[in-house]
Amino acid sequence: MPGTTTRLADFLPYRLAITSNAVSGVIASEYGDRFGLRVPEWRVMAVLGDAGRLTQRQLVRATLMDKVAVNRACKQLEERGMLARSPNAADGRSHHLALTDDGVSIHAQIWPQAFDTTERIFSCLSEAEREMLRRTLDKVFEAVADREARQSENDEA
Amino acid sequence: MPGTTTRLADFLPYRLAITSNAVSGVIASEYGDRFGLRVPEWRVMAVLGDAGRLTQRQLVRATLMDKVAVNRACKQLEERGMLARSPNAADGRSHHLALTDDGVSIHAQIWPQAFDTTERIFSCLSEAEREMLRRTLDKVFEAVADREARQSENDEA
DNA sequence: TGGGTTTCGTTTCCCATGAAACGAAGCGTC
DNA sequence: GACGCTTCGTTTCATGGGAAACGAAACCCA
Repeated sequence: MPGTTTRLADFLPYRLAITSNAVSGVIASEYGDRFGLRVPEWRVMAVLGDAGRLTQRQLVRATLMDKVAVNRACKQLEERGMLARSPNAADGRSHHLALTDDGVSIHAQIWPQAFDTTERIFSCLSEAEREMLRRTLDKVFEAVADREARQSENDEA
Repeated sequence: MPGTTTRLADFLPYRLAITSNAVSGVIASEYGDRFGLRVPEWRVMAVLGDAGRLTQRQLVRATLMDKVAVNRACKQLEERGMLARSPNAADGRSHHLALTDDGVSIHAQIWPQAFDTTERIFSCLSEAEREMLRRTLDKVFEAVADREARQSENDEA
């Protein structure tokens, strides 16, 4: 959008938001089309595929999603037979969640696909640039997380 | 979250999303509290404050928001007396939208506030890092935008 | 052992968002 | 100037997602 130099366009949080949005859009449509998964489900699958079996609480921590979102995603995946629950002997309130064979096989297809897509999206960046983006985002995220942690400490007091 | 090294956590689009989300959250709550504005309204105000008067269509272009979102934001701002419509002689379907005196005065308070907040959030980065981040995000955004432009060309064919 | 508190998962409710359908005005062409 | 086609804005509808309320299980401590 040449010629558009409002202050909003220069505003870093705004740029972050629209870029993230654009990227998410591409990714979501890709694996929405191929696997019928939406973002939350995809994230749960991704984590479970790596971690083996987890409770919903653990999934919340790993995905940083809301517990309701995790719950819904799990329900979806269970209905589609990609995920199964087994009793948790250590805690009767929760279950162990793990991918079924079908789930594992989908998971095995997802990563190459995801890798491929991100490769295409971020091919405009050098490896060094990507690494620096990763680090920078991390710094910012940590800063905000710390900030909020300190906030809630204050709330308690 | 030490020890959490799933592949999802290393996935760049994921990091982008959670970081953007975290930042947006801080900003939104800040000017939600002080001015009773939500993101879309804030963006519209920001652009109008810079540009003088625009139609909704122009606002869509400038903010990259959906036309429905722009419409709703304008309606809100109008109800609160921050924005006024005047007839558009050149095109009877649309109106010129501009900030009222109240709107202008809010706008004048918003930017210092916004600047301050982002300063706090991004204080963990050096000036060079911020510039780098800006450029990198821009590259990625452009890449995706181009990609989608090419997509829709193909759709037409 | 029993009452109070916390935690996990689930349900319910509400709001924000975007897609699609729509009227109204402009544009172009004949 | 009448007809279709496009564009602007608005409304309606469906969906996603989070906050809050809830039941059930676990924990705690006397």
